[in-house]
Amino acid sequence: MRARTRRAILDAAVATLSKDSGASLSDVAAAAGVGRTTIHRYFPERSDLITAIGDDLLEKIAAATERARPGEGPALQALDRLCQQYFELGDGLMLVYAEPHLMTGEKWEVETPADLALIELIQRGHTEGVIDAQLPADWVQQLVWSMLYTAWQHIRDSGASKHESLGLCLRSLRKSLAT
Amino acid sequence: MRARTRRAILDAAVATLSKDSGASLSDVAAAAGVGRTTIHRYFPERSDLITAIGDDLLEKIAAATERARPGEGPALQALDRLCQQYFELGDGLMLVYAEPHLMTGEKWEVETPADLALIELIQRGHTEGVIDAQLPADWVQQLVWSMLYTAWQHIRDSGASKHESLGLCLRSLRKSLAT
DNA sequence: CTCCAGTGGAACATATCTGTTCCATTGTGG
DNA sequence: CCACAATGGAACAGATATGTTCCACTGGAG
Repeated sequence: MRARTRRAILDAAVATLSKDSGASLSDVAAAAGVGRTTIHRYFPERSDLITAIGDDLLEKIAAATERARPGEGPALQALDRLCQQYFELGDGLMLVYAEPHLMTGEKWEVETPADLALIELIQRGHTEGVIDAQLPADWVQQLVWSMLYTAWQHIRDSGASKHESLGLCLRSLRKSLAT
Repeated sequence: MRARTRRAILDAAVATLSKDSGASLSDVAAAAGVGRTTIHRYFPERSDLITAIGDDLLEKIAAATERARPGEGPALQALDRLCQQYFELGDGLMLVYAEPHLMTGEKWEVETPADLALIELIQRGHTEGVIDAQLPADWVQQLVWSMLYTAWQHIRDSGASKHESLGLCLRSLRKSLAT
């Protein structure tokens, strides 16, 4: 099935490129369990594959944001939900964070809806008085992504469980932001 | 002078590769203001250059660690000093953190003296009761590097000043670790 | 001034990756 | 069984990066 093969290629590409952004298409093909020519059938040029990965990740991030319902309930609990959803992005999270130069489409230049939702949530935390007013929203935004990235890195390096690592991430983040 | 050219190449390579780990030797040469053949005179193969960068950074990290005197005074103040010293590594910090796959010499496999000093300092913070006992030392170690990386990223993205960015970094880190 | 270490650049061979074409194989629905 | 869409792989051409050789130039030490 076309859609099935396409998904396998995209997933394998994210997994492969998140570990080595310079990996060749042969590497991606091997990881996906398909021939290299098949990749070219779905994505004529390398840049087409990169663009498709970016679009795919944007969709996943948007879906994760929606699932977290960032506008509902207390700001800190909403932020927890958002982090949990983003954490599940796994390799995609690593790729977006560690190789931002790959994500250079026009859609990435402007602030995405997900960016805006996070910024808005942080500002809500500020006005509710539950997020340290001395930490600017853009710093907090970077801190959130950085902590999530660190959580995954901790799993890779220390072999910690997902649950354990996310727990440390959320605990550290909450304390950072506390008033 | 030989040593002078060598330094220019190493510094330019760190600056260039920290922005794009796949940059060509021509890019590095241009950044260093030397010809490409000159690079090959000092470092016959690309891998020789990478290795030299790694060795150079290990030395710089060791020197920074020594300057911070991590064994002296209260643990939290020592950690502050260490962060300030590591922060000054600049591009080298970005490279080590964001492209660890480039640093694959035998010297990087084992725990470096700097790693041990940081772990020891964190454990001292634990026994002194000034670092949250629920945060394992290896997590705190990754958190420290992650925060420093985030601080530099914040400078690149938001155009913040070094002083301002380091301030946010230290404030966030101290609060994370507080008991 | 003269020598020469250090350098830059042209030119070349080689390796790797990319992108394309062509053909054989597979397996699935009719 | 047959038709056909999907795939894998061989083979090829082009682009780019790497590594080498050679030669001309320059500026400082003697």
